[in-house]
Order: sequence, then C-alpha cells, then structure tokens
Amino acid sequence: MSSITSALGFQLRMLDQLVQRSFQAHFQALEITPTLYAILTLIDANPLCRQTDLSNALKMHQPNLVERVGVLIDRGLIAARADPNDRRANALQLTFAGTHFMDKLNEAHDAHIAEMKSLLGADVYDTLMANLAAPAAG
Amino acid sequence: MSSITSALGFQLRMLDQLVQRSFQAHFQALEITPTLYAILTLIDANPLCRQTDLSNALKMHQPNLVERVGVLIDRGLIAARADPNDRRANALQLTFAGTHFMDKLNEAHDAHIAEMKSLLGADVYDTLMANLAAPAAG
DNA sequence: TATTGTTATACTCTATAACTATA
DNA sequence: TATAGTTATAGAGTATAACAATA
Repeated sequence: MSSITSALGFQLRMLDQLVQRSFQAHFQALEITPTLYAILTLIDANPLCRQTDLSNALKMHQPNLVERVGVLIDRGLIAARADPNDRRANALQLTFAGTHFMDKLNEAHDAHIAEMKSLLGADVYDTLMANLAAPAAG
Repeated sequence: MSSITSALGFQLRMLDQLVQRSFQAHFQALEITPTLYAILTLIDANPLCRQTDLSNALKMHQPNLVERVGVLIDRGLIAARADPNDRRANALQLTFAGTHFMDKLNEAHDAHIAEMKSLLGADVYDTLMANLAAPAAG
C-alpha cells in the first residue's frame, strides 16, 4: 500500500502527533496540556494581560479560552481581577503557586524540546523551526 | 503581547490551518475533505485494497474510517465487495463515477499545491516537505 | 454603536470497548 | 485464538450566535 507522502497537511499532522505525544509524556504528571502551558507562559511574560490578548496570541476563540482560563483559576495557578482602566476586562496574573509551578513547567518543557531534537535530529529541528516561523506569522 | 514562536507544536498547527484553509477553498465545491481525498487517492492507486490497509496508511482508527468509507459508498464514488480470498474483508475500488471524479480532484489538488508554493515560497515548501518526510515516516 | 467576557451549543477529529463474522 | 469490519460512545478541539456589562 502506497502512502500519502506528497500531502503536506498529512505530514504536518503526523509530526504534530509526534510532538504531542512527547509533550504529553513530559507534562502529564503536571496535568498540563499544550494550551494550558501556552496560557501560563503568556501570562507569566505579560502580567495583567487580558483574555482578548491571549485569544489573539493563541489564535483561539474567546469562548474556548474562557473555559481554559477557568480551569487554571480553579486550580489556583492564575487569578483574575477587574482592570481598573477598563472594568470590562479581566487582568490576569500568576498566583504565588502559579509562579512556583512555572519552574516545574519549564523543566518539563526543556526535557520535551531535548527529546524532540533527539527524535528529529537537531539539524532537522532547527530547519523546521526556521521554515515554519515565517508562514505561521503571516 | 509576546507570541509562542518557540513552540514547535504551535507552529505546526498554525501552518496546518493555512494548508487546510487552502485545501478547503479548492475542494469545497466538490464537497471533499482532506481525509476523503486521501481515501479516494489510495483506493485509486491500490484497487481492491481493504479497509485495514487504508487505516494503516492513513493512521486512522478503524471505526472512524468505516464512517468515512460509508460516506463515499453512499455518494457512489467507491464500491465494496467481499474479498473472495478472505470473506471478512471488504475489497474497495472506485466506481466509474469515482474514476471520473478523480480528474476533478487532481485538478483541485494541483491548484491547491500551487497556492501553497505561492504562499510559502517554493523553497520553503520544498524544505518543509523534505524535512517532514523523515520524522513522519518513523 | 463597539468591545470584553460569558453561556450555550454544535460540528469535527480522535479514541476505546464490545460485538459479528470469518479465519 | 486472532483478525476485518462494525456499532456505540466519549473526549478533545474548534466554530458561531446571542447575551450582559462596560466603553
């Protein structure tokens, strides 16, 4: 049976599954998915950001983001308070527990990236990162 | 707001969305999704193949494939008959209508690939295909 | 009038267990 | 006993409409 080697979309999803399996292996003990990690990382780098900022950066729809942010609030990793300049907005920041949790997340992320470089080869990994960055930005 | 440029998985999904939007633009008039196109292409290249062969090649779970194959049978594009050598198996082949339909699909696919090369640049497209092939195969 | 966040909802993809009929 | 196909179902991820509070 011949394969679908000519299909870019198919290849992308195959590699994405490889990445996701590695991510899950390194983060499942922390009960963190790629989306939750991305949200926490962005809040860490952008304290008091709004949910609209997050949905733009992650290209997620607001209703889906609301649910994920709710999970992180329920787990005590982030807190929301009304932005004094715009009372419609939730200003988000890490809690103390969330800040400490980031250390474990960053360790897990380093191990995940190391595994990806090992699986793909560092040269392939770097080439992919360089060539994916431009189209993903546009 | 900083972005998640360092996350391979995020970049892969952004590009995958770009590919899927282009695919949909070229195939929506034919009411064909990437998975349906892949199934038809594989049956065309491998007449009388079994559903197990397809599920392996597409890395799809059998129950999900059954539903997609059913759609193509209902639309009269493929036909299933019991394999005389193994009556458990469905031998799949294109119908006459399906064979003619492949011409339209291949035209749409050519246009889709041309658009992707235009969007990404032919050099980036070729580099991605070359570097995605190895990990996706493993 | 437009925007932030929210609720409810629906559609697709992916995943697993259990069944049937054949081998 | 193992395999091919099927049924039912559950879980993610993604999508849109409509609403309340605020700008």
